[in-house]
Amino acid sequence: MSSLNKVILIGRLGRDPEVRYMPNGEAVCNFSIATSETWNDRNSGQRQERTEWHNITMYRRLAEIAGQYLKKGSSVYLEGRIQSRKYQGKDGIERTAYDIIASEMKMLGGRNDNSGGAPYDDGGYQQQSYQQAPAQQNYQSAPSYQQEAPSAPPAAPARRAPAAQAAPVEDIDDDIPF
Amino acid sequence: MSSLNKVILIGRLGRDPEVRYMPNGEAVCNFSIATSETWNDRNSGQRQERTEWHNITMYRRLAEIAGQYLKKGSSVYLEGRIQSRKYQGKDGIERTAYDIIASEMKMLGGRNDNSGGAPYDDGGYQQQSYQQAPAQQNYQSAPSYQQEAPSAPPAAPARRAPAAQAAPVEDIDDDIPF
Amino acid sequence: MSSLNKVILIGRLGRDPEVRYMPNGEAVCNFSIATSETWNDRNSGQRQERTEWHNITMYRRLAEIAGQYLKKGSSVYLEGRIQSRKYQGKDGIERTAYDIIASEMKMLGGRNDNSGGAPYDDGGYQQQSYQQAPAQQNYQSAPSYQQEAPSAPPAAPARRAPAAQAAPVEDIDDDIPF
Amino acid sequence: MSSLNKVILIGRLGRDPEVRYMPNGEAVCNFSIATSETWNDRNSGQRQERTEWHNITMYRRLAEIAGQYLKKGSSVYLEGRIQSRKYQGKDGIERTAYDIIASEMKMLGGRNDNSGGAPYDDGGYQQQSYQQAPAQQNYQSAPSYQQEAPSAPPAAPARRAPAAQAAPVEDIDDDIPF
DNA sequence: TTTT
DNA sequence: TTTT
Repeated sequence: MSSLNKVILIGRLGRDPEVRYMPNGEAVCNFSIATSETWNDRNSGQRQERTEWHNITMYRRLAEIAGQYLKKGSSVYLEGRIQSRKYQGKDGIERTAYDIIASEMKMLGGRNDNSGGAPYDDGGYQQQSYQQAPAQQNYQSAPSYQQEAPSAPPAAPARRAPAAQAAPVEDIDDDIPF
Repeated sequence: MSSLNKVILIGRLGRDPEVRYMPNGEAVCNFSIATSETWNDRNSGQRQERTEWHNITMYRRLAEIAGQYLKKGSSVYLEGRIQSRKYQGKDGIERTAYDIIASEMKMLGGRNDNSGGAPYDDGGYQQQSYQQAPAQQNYQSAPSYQQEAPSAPPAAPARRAPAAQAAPVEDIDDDIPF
Repeated sequence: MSSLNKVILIGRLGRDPEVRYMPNGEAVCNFSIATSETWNDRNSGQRQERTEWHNITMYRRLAEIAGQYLKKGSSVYLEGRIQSRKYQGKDGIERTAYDIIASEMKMLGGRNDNSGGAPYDDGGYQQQSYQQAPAQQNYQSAPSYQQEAPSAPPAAPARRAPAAQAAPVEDIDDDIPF
Repeated sequence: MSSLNKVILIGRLGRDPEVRYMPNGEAVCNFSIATSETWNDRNSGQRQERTEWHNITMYRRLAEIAGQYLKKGSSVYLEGRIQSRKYQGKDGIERTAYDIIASEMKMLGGRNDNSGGAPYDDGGYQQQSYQQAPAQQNYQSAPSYQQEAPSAPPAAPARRAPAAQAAPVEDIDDDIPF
C-alpha cells in the first residue's frame, strides 16, 4: 500500500527568500509563508484569528526561480511534502523542525508582486521528478530559515551551474512555463 | 487574498488511536501515521527509504469514528491542516510540535483492517464546517500523542454527548456515509 | 476500499454567477471558470496556451455567498468533485455534461474583485457536511449554465429560507469566516 | 494570477488498461476508474449510492508503468488535470469528452491487486515536468477508452523508445520509485 | 465567457 | 515575519 504526503498552501512570504548553494552547486531556497484562519468563537461570539507560519524549502531550479521572483509579501501557491529534521539549537538542545519541501509553485498576483515592475504576475513551475528524492539532509544542521548562507557558491559545481543571482531572466526563460 | 493550509495524507497507524474527552464533552482522538518515500540515490545508485511520522488530531464525531474503526496498522486517507503547538517537555524546555488537525477521513482497506471482523472496509466522513474552528488549544499542553487522557468524560457534556466508547455501531451508523 | 473524487481549481469567472432556487427553497449557483496552461512546444519552440472551462455548481449557503460576492473576472479557489449529468440538447440528442460540484470556496483578490467597492478581498467558506450529499439531480435537465432560472423563489421554502438576493451582507455575516 | 487545474482520485479500474503508441513513439494509456459516494437521503432516510466513472489518460513512462502494473479491479491513487476534448461520435454528432490527464500515480494494494502474484503492492511515480505539456490532442479523435490502438508502434520513435510491452520489469525498475 |  |  503506497503512502502519500502532500501539502497544499496559499500564503504570503514574511521576508524575502534566501537562496544558498550546496557544495554540489545545487540551489536551496528558504522562506516562510503565513496562512491564517478566522472563525467566530462559539462561546464569546468574537472573531478569532490564528496565523500559522510554514517553513518552505526548495531545491534546484525551483529554488532559483523562487529566489528571483518572490519577495516579502508575495502571495504564492505551493505544493510539497512535510519533512521533519533534527537540529541542535543554540542552547545545545536537540529539537525537531518541520519543513515543507515544495515541488510546485505558482505565483498569485498580489498587489505587492506588481510593485517590482515585473512584466508578469503569473507563474507556474513544476519540479522535475528527480527532485522528489530528498536532498542531502545533513547539509541542513539548523532551521534553514535561520541558517547562514555558504560563503560562496562552489567554484566547480557538480552537475549544474547555478544561475548567477544577477543573471538576466532570459537565462532561465526558455523552459519555465510563464 | 485568502490563504490555504491543506494536508492530504495516506498512511498507516503506528499504534491504536487514543480517544479522550475535553471538559465540554467533546472527543479528541490522537494517533500517528507513517508515510514513506523511496528513491534511488543519485550517487550510490542505492535504494533509499525515508519514513515520516505525522501526529494526527481529530475532534468531535470524527474523533469518535476514528477511535471506533481505526487501529494499529490501519491504512487511512486523511485531509486536514498543519497546526503548530508550543509545549513544555519533560526536561522543562519549550518546544514546538506540529500536528495535523484532520477534518476528513477515509478508511483504506488494508489486510490488517479486516482482522477485526468488521463487515466493511470502506469509509468516508467529512467533518462539519464548525469543526474548522480550532478547538481550545490550551487543553493540549503536551504532545497530544504522549498526553494522558482525562480521568473521565465530563458528567454534563456541553452541546453533544459523546458516544460511549462501548456504544454499538448503530448509534452513529445513521449519519456516517459508510 | 474507499474512493476519492476531489477537484481543486483556481481560475477566473467568465460571467457573473447565476443563482436559482429549487422548489424546496435551496439555492443553486452556476458559473464557469477558466484555467489555462502554457508551455513551450517541443517541436516549434513556440509558446502555446490552452484554456479549459469548468462548469461550477454550488448549493445552499455556498451558492448564496458565491452569488453575492463573485462576479465576472473574479479569481477564486474552489474545491469539489466531478459529477457527470445526462441531458438532452436542443437538437434532441442526449449528451453528458461534466460539472464541478464545489463544496469549498476562497476568494482570491484579483484586481477586478475590488472594483465593486467591497471592503474585503478575502473569503473562505466550507460547505456543511450534509451538502456532501448530491442534491436532486433531476432538477437539472439541461447544462446548468444554460438553464433558465425558475420564475420565482418558492413561496414556502422547505428547511431554509433563501437569503433574498438583495439582502444586506449582515444577514449572513455572522457565520461565514471572512 | 496563475490558475490551477488539479484532480485527485482514488478508485478502481473497470477494465484492464490499454496502451497504444503515438507516431512519435510515445506511449498512451487509457482506462477508467470508478469512484462512488454514498449518503442517506434526507427525505426517505434511505441509503443512496452514486458511482462516477472517470476516463484516465496517461502519457510516456507513466503510461507504460500503468500498462504493466494495473489491471481490472486495481485500486489506484491518481493526480492530474481535467481536459476536455471534442470528438465525433459514431452517429456523426460532435460531443465533448472529459478526460483526466494523470501525471502522478500510486498503486493502492487491494485484494485484487495481489491476485497476480506481484511481489509488491505499492507504487509511486511522478511524471517528468515536460509531460505537463498537453500531448498532441489531434491524435485523439474519439473517446480514448473506445479508441482502437494504432496498428503498430512506430519504426523509429522520436526521443525515447517505448518499453516493449513484453519487456521484463527490470527494464524500468531502475528509476521508478517502488 | 476570464485573465496575462 | 505576511496580509486584511
